[in-house]
Amino acid sequence: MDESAQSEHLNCILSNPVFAGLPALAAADVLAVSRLRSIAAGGVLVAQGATADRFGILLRGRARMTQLTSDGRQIALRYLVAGQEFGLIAALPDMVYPVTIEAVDDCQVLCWAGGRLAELFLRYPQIGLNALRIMVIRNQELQARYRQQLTERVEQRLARALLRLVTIAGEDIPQGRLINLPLAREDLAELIGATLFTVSRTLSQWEQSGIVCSGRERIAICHLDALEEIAGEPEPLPSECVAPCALAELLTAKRAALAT
Amino acid sequence: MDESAQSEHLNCILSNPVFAGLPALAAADVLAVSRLRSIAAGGVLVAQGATADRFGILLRGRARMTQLTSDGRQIALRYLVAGQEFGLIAALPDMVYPVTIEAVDDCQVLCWAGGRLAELFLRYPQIGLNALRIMVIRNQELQARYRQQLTERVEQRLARALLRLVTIAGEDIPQGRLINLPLAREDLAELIGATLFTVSRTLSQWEQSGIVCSGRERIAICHLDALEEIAGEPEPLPSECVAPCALAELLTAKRAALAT
DNA sequence: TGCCTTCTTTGCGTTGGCGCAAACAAGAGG
DNA sequence: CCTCTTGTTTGCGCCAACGCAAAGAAGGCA
Repeated sequence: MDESAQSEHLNCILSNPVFAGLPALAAADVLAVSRLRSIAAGGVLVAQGATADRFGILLRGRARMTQLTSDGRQIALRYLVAGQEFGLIAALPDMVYPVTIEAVDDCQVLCWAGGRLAELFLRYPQIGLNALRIMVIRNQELQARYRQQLTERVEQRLARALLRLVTIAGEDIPQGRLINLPLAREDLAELIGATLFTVSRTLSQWEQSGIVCSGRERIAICHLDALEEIAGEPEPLPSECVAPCALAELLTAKRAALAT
Repeated sequence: MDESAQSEHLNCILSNPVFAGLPALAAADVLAVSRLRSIAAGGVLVAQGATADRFGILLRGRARMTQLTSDGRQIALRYLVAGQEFGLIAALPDMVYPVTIEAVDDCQVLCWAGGRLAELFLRYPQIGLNALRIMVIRNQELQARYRQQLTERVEQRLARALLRLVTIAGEDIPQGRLINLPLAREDLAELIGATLFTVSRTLSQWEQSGIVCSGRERIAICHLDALEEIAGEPEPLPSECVAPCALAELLTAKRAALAT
């Protein structure tokens, strides 16, 4: 890979919460044991049930994290966008991926063999702490979702799901903010634990009230505040893992070091 | 604290997955910065919303982990029994407990200040890896619960909850296995996201079929296999974090070292 | 012993959301 | 341009689970 690409990757590494706050030497070290992979739209990044052997950061593209029930039903956990990591579990020996991650777009992934990641953990304890932070935050998010699932009804959950999606894949259009993802009614249903019929009905209703504006596999939010109203309690967490220390200088220093 | 108590605590430390696989010197080091606390039944071990400053291992007693909704409803996440840890989040700066943990019994807790835990992480990277493993496994459990909440109905979820409880607090009695916890119908309802009425009805039905045998705040399982039948797919995870390496010799070695 | 609180059961009406079927719309691909 | 596939809408019947109320048990405590 050429220098500019490498610097871009370094950028990604340093700005990802897993590797945040690393000393100058470490980042290049980390990059050295990484591999670049491309996955075509529809391909799988990790497969539920397979031994967890790869950790990765999504450089380009979007991906969908799903889980299959033993009786064949599928649920969707969340969508991944560029910059997010996956497969931290690979740092641990003898684990199996509990989820499947599929590429929605063509994706590009920077990835590490699980064993290599474990080595990095031992060499740079900060990474371990970062990883812990990430898992803790993911856990909090999941707990919140779980709680909502227990206490809220479909309307609220759908509103919340749309709000979440718009923050990760929102894009301005004249009518409001478009969720820039191929989102069928069924996809939403799998995300909130409902049927595609109920989702369709709810959306139709919202469309009549002018809250959303939807087409085939395409949804735009016209009145965010109306949705927030329906959702009630705002999501407590910023949903993004904030790096504990400023990265800007580290990053430019690294680029310079690598350029020489 | 006297020597036998100390050795007992060391036992607990070493057998807890957080500190598993520690080199000989480390365990005493870890123990040195710990503090012993007692909490009376009904007291709180950690409070939702408070700054996360303490990590702990439950030495004696049982505790209940709950979460409060903004609109006042409560859900129960799980029960903690002796030997389990809580508050790993305290290792990270500027965090807030997302849950409340209340003592069901009189409890005894070995605890560490959050900052101290973070130091231990940096000094002994193995601890960080262990913590990560724990969080990963908790996350998997929670994902499974979430999935079940999305796809299964009350009967199945209740069956599963009872099975889970019986593994952590089961006790043999003539009729079968008693869940040794003060469990009101409402507690179960909060655990599975249902109303106490529905829970009561379901249990009555099961009682008539001879599957369970319940009293006031007291439930015993007569036919485990019948419940497993209802639950369907068995819990995929052993639910307990298995320590990566054998501890027996480490433990006795440690005891000896401390006794001298 | 008897009161009082707390927990449990059960009946009844209501309803949110499911499940299916059939019609309709919108792209994809030749 | 037409056809075919895939996604969406809507109507209708149904049922699991809720919500409330009221009565019945079981302990706790004086």
